[in-house]
Amino acid sequence: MSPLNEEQLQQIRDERREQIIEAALKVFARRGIIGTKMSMIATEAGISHGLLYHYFKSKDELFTTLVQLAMQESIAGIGNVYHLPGSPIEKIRTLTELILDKDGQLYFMLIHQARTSDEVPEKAKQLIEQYSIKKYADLLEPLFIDGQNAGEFSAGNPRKLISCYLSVLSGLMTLNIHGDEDYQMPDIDILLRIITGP
Amino acid sequence: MSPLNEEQLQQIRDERREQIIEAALKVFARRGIIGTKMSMIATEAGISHGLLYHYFKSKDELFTTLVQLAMQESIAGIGNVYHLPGSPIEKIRTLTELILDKDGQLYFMLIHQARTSDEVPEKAKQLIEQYSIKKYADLLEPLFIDGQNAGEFSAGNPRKLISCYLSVLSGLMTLNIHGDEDYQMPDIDILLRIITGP
Amino acid sequence: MSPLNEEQLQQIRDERREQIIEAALKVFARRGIIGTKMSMIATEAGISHGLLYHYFKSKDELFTTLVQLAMQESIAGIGNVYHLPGSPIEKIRTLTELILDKDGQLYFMLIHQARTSDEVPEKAKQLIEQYSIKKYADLLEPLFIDGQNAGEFSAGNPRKLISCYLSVLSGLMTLNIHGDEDYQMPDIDILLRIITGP
Amino acid sequence: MSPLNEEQLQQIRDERREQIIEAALKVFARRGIIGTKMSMIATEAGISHGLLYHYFKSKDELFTTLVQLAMQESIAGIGNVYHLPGSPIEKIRTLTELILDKDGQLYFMLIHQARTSDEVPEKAKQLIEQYSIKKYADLLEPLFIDGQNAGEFSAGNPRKLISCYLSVLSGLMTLNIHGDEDYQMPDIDILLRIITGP
DNA sequence: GATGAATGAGAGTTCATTCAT
DNA sequence: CATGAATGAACTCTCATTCAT
Repeated sequence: MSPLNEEQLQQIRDERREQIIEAALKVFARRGIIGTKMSMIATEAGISHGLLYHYFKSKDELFTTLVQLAMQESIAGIGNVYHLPGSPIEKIRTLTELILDKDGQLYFMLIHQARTSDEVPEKAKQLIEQYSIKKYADLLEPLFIDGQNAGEFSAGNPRKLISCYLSVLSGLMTLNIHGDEDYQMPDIDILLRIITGP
Repeated sequence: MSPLNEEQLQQIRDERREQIIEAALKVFARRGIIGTKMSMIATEAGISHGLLYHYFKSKDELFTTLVQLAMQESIAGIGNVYHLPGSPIEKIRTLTELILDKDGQLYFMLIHQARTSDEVPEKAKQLIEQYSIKKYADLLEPLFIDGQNAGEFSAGNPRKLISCYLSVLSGLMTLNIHGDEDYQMPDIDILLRIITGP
Repeated sequence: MSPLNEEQLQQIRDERREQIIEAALKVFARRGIIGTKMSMIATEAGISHGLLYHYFKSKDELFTTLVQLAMQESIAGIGNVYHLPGSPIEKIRTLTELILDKDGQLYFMLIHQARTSDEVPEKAKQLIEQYSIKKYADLLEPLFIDGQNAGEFSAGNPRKLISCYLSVLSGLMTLNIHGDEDYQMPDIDILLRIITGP
Repeated sequence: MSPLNEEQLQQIRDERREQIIEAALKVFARRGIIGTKMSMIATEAGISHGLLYHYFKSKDELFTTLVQLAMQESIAGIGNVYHLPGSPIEKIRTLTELILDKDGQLYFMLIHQARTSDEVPEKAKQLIEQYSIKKYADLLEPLFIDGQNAGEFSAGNPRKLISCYLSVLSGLMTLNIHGDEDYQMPDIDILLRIITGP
């Protein structure tokens, strides 16, 4: 009877799921959990709102799933810095560009939303606590020490330097949210002075 | 005729209004306009939700009133930099501390909420456009030029420098919103490298 | 201690009560029970809304009191037809003019509101049922019979004639409510054809 | 793709819409705009109150839609007089019967509510002003002139005659609203004396 | 007696979620 | 699997009523 075999169905399911995740990421990252209506996600994904519930039990589950993905992806994104070309400061420069890239890092924005909103599902909160900023700092520490040793980065406690860098970056990402023309993204070179120091 | 004279009544009204504004500022700044329920403000102010509507016609009006106040206060706060003691860099240092101060600058956060949310009342939008970042930059420009002339600030286009400084500051303020322990406020001295340069 | 003796207080009370009743009648008659807010009555009476509750336990009680008065007054008003000068048709003509008079018969309008609204307090409903249209008809019957005997009124069942006359009058009063310019009050002479007949 | 085809869906939507309009008409006509709660309409239509908002954006929109329909229908109803059989007076007699028919003319009552309430949406007010009583009078004028020429209607200014007829009719319709047993609908023949004259 | 600040039940409206088809 | 009609909890706002002064 059925014209589609199990394999094909699975493929459709995977595609739909991917489609929804992509759409939800876009909307949640920009508008936060309360500001996002399920119908917005459905529209963005080009499907009916009813179908969302075949793939995700609830708005909260969808959001939590995204947070989970975002944690993984952001860590992978930061970890990737070691595969970028050039000296430590050049690596950081490229990483910073990627993160602040306009269309770029929705995942970072989502994490920010999850971190700064109160209506976040309990499970997402826990995830964020587990994979905290500390993870990013751990990842970046070797690079920063390299940079200091190479004399490219300013001396002093590297954790402090990293923390400052990450906080500034996180802050800037949230401003990015609406492509607000008022706030213009600062010159990366000026920004990197935080790291290179005086 | 009246059992409470006009003066006493006016005093009660002023107190209540102040109480509501304070409570609303706290909640709006933290949770944004959609995330804030009128009942939260009422609870925070220790009054019934009904009473809110004796003092403000609607949630939108209350929010807009706060934005107006915030614009005035934030501009006054920044303008105040010239009355701070010390050299240009010392003035900026103190200003930065004040702005990033934990309990401090709810008004700046509110403006951020107003700027980045989609559901902001039309009038509040206009207010924000009028008193844009440009106002802040205009206010700070003389100080930055002084600083550059004194050799304390890095050379180059002062507007660019200011823009970078303000963007970083704005970003950090939003992180401040939840007193997130994860993000720790960066050392001001490290931060100021943006301005002092290499 | 008290500068006012019991008698004076009683006088104030009576005056206030009268003032409220007059104001409430005006507003209720025009806007119905739901359309009328207690604050409207207070404003119309030139007092605070709180004071209303010193004189009437509730909106319902106030409305019911008015209905009671209105029943008495309207019956008195109709009964008064016999003291008007002229032949039966002249009496009826004057009565009709009085009832349809613009500022005139608020009581009739109130009764109409009470009769046609659903939110009327139980007690007011009972009052209206007791003092029904039948009372008016009973009052008018002798006059109509006189008129018929005098050849001024059309022949036939006088109750039917009265009922028709009262229904038309009641209907016109409701149109009167808003002084709607669209509906203009018909010529009384044309109207009286109902009674005088062909 | 779709589990219900577009045609079936459209049919459901049309039915629901019709169902809601019918229910709303019944309730609004009887209780006016303030006296009507959306939940009453929902109950009358046998649906949840939430569903009302799938079909009409707001109470005001629903009311305005009904007023629009009512204007059209009432004008059509009156215009139809020319297709009724018989002489002018026979036509008017039948028209009057139809309008005063018990279940009949909710639309006329709705217009009355719209005309006499203060809380009517702006757009509905404009509609009513546009299609005022004057429209009805314009429609009826030729018939009345015919009737006068045929000697069936009383002489005199036909507009005055029509205005009187319409005012009386409108008034009677509002009494009809509650099927009040007290007010019994008058004999049409007695009523028509207004037109036929003495 | 008189005032108006204060309360809270209830109405209009939105939107996450369910479910028949 | 896919759709969108349908539901109801929760939110904003109004207004009758209470009560300290």
